[in-house]
Amino acid sequence: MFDVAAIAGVSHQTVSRVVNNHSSILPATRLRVEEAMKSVGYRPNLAAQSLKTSRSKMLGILASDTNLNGPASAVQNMEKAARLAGYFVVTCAIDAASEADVQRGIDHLNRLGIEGLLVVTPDSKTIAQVRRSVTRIPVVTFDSGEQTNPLAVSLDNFAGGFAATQHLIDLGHEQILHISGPTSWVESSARLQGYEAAMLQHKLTSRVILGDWSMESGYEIARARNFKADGVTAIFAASDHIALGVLRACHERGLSVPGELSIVGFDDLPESAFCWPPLTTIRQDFQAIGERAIALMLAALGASETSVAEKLKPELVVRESTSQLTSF
Amino acid sequence: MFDVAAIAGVSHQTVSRVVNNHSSILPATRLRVEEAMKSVGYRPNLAAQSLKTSRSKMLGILASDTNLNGPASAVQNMEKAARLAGYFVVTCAIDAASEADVQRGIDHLNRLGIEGLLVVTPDSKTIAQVRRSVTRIPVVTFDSGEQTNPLAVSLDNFAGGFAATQHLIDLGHEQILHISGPTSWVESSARLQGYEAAMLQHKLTSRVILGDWSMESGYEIARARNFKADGVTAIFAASDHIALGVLRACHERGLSVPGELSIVGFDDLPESAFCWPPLTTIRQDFQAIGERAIALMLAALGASETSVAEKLKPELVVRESTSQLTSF
DNA sequence: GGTGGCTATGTTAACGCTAACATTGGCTTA
DNA sequence: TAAGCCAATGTTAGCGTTAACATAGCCACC
Repeated sequence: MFDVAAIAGVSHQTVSRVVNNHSSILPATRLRVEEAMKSVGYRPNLAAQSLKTSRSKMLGILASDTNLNGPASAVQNMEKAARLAGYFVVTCAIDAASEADVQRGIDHLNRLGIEGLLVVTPDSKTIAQVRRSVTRIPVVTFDSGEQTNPLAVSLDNFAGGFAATQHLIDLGHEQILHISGPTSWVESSARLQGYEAAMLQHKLTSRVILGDWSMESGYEIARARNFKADGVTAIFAASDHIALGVLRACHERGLSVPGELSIVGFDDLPESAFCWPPLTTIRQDFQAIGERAIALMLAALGASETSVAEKLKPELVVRESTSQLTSF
Repeated sequence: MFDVAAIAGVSHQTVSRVVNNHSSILPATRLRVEEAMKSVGYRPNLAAQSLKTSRSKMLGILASDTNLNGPASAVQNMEKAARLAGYFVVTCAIDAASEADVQRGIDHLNRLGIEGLLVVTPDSKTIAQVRRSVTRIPVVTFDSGEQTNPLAVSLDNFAGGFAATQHLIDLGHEQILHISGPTSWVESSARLQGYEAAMLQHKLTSRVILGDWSMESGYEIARARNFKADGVTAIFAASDHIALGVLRACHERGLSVPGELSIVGFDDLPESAFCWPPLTTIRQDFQAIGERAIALMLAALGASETSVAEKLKPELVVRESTSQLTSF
């Protein structure tokens, strides 16, 4: 920095002012300084800036299940959006099931002096834990239920569950089974509530089995049950993975999809369009989700205007795993 | 820090020595200092440490396709391994196809003062570009061909391609088609070479179609061709995604898998075990890959012993999409 | 024409930490 | 017993930056 100052024939403070876009710099001076910076390849030292301003320009992401498509996409898009705003993102993978692991992650990120924390996990216990133990800095989470916290990206999983169920009802199905996710996940209960609301509206009886998001779980449930005997003609699975597991069990038993059983998933995994039959599902816009999360964070940091917080609506994608109920 | 020193009745430098595990500290003093630290919740300021030592304790990851299972798993495991070694990881998602985007990513990470860079992309052009423009710090990449760089994690894609092909040959197949990935990817050409070597060893003729990793590509290729008419009885796809696309096309055309066509993929996506029929594939150990990458990095940074660099062997996972050739 | 105020820049002192050197005191050794 | 040494701790300075204050020069206005 002093080198740059010497070359440009100014004081180091003037260089600093140019770097930070101060207003009271003569255009000619600014130009001279900028050229000097270029000529020596000057880059401001972030550590020194952090030390002096006590603003690290870093955001932490605490994320579980980052190898899955959903979280991975969300994180990726957050990082891009943050970078655009001049922030750095440090991701920390955690096992949401382990409270100790979550705490270790928080400690790790705290050591860095992050200015804000984004929590990418749908596990409501983890979210509560983080909100309890991180109070010094803004925390942005995801929320599928009622908007309880202004710093939560609202995903309308209720609407998604409703739309999926409505789609099946529109096709004439009445015996619709819902395979839900684990109860501690906010996504899970919102989707379930959407399902129940749609069923209730049409005076149909809800039938729910508890799953755990995984393909294994869908597979095991579908193997253990005889949908035909039960009269079930359609399934709304809380995740594409569950649906894929069900689909495999159907193949094994020779149950025709959608002929004898219609299936709707949730997530729109890339693979869901290419399984057989291609899966009708609910798509979430992860780019919008990531951008929204960062926008909320920037607003909380005072770096930008507060944005409106309408819920992000997922979208029904109709493929071939669902069809009109024919066999009355 | 001065607060801690005052409480413990020592100088700040002694506190610093305790933090950095210096040898010449009396156990009693160390204990007193540690208690003082605990009592005020002292955390060393990373920015100040970085500034003074000019070591940021940060590693950068430049990664493409981070929403896919493979890269996402690798990154996740790298992060965990790095954290264990006391390093922070800043991930930066890039579009490997765009040279400008890659450069922007490098610049972004450079501003942070990272001590080392890990490149998670299989695109050889990108790897070359990064190696060219980052010379100040160690760069760890992935390498599937001959080990040209000691700072590359070697994945034996050749062995994987060979094993996949050998498996089909063992089942009696002779007309084996390989659908490859794009040529600029190192993975792609190594898998292809493995295939060709196995074919050559059994005096069989190689038949290769160029794909692009995606499900779409596998689907389109399988739709455009008539495998039965061509006499093709088995396909080795360079990725599970390609295989999934082929599988869907087979379902559409009523081509029985594995009855009329055996299919082997590569990657062992979580979904591959649950498609129908479950896909025979080649599995890579992403945890080992991530740990290996960090081990190499730490060795390069002088933070640990240099580790041996044997290639990581992928593993054949036999499922139901392949079977003995029956119809002679 | 002097006073006031503004604009553009310079000077100084920290931010929290650690390397290098300085100091202290107890112990060995001739 | 004095010289020397080592082990444990203290003191000082500076890493690169920015906030706060200081200065210098210019213009306007009564």
